[in-house]
Amino acid sequence: MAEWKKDESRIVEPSLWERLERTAPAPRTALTLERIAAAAVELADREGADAVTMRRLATELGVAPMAAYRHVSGKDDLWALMIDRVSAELAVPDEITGWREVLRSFAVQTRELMLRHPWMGRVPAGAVQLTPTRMAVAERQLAALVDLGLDADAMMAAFRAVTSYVQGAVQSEIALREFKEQHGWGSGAEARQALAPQMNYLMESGRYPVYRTYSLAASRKDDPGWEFEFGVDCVLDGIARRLGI
Amino acid sequence: MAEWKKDESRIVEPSLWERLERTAPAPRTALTLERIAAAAVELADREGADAVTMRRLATELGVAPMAAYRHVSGKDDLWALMIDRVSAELAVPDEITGWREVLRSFAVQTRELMLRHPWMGRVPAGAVQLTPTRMAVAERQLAALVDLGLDADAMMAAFRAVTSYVQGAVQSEIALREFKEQHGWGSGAEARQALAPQMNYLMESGRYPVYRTYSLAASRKDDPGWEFEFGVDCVLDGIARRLGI
DNA sequence: CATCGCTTGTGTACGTTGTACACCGCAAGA
DNA sequence: TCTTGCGGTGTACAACGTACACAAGCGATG
Repeated sequence: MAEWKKDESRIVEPSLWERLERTAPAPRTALTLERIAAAAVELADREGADAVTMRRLATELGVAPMAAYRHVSGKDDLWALMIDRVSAELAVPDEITGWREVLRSFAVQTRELMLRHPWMGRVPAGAVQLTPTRMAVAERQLAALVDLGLDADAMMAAFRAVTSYVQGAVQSEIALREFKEQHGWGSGAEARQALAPQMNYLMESGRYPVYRTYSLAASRKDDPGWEFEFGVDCVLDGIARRLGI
Repeated sequence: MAEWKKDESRIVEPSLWERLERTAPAPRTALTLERIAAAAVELADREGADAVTMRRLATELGVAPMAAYRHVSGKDDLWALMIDRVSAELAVPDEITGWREVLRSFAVQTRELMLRHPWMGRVPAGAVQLTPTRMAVAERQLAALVDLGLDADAMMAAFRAVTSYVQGAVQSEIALREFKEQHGWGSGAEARQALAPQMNYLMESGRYPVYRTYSLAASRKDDPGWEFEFGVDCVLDGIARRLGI
């Protein structure tokens, strides 16, 4: 059904990940995928996602703007490489084996990882999923779910429910944090007091009485960690109940 | 403590939202926030998030590239405007009042909304939160949670747990869908069979046996709706259990 | 040792983006 | 009638991603 393109297309060129694992192919080359990934991550950590530019990365590596393109097909590849690299920081000890503990531990660690590398919340979600390290993380979590008598659908659904929650929660936490920083607030009361004019206008319009009342009253609002873990535990509780595990 | 800037800064200019609600200020003007928002949304729906460009939007409006800047401070404002506009499509009937039904209904509708406007998954998460319509949506959901004897922290946490899950789940669903489309697959078996070479390399490497086995066995994989609702119900179950409601 | 070819880095160049800024016409208030 | 200022225009710039032709160095082959 699918039409074959030119014969050249038969020559499958090694994928990004295959190349990533090749033993250092040429000793004299200045650039490697490792070096590129490291520099990009370091740059993103230091100056934020927007600073990660092919040109900026090149100067960071002391190399011409187009040099990286020999190793990476474009910016999407670069993001994938960066995500894969920092994902290796996730380390749940092997002793932890219970499904709930494994999933919870990964959730908490993923949050810390993303807070440590806030640019992770900004990468275009497309190519993010299928990097080797991310798949290894998934593998570990799924492995904790076998032997519970679940069918494949339930297993995948449970795994993904947690993952989705974590992604959404941390992303919004990061967004909020950056929004605050960008407007020069510290944290907490000061922030809520000196809200942006737009927020003030809306809040004082009287249209959101409940929101207003309760967001002022919520005292744990300055402890995003608590809120995050509450959410994780909700998801885990729900999974346990629904799947009878 | 906070240092006052120039006196000019005292003159608070009306916020985007204040201006949005002003009755048509000048009858003969070609551009309004409404018209801009409508055109931008329509463009994004039709040609995707990347097509939404200040210049492109201008030609769509039959106007010079810089014209929109008289009404909108920049692209972030535009995104906020767009998000706010489509968020008005959410409509949960007033008859629904139980906290669980309200939250679930908003969750399901938000998914449908985002699938209908896939560009929503790509908007830089920053300015998204605090638009009037989004706050009204939050208000409605929080209102469903009062009178349950919860303290403010629990209420906000419950509300946000659901929101976070929805955001994460739908975002990844959209990303997956676009990834598939971009690679020319239809849905389902065909997709999994003709996976991208990178995926093949990784999957066949034998490093992810569980992932491989179960993702092949999962038969509901082509029904994202089921998976989504499973997750929502997990979160809701967990909230009910943890908060005793 | 000479030569070839492949890999890897370089230089230049193009089209597109967001947006700053100066300008100008026109409706409304004096 | 004159002035004011709002709203649309036109030009301009710096930065972006990346295509493409080229060059320098190495390994294999003669």
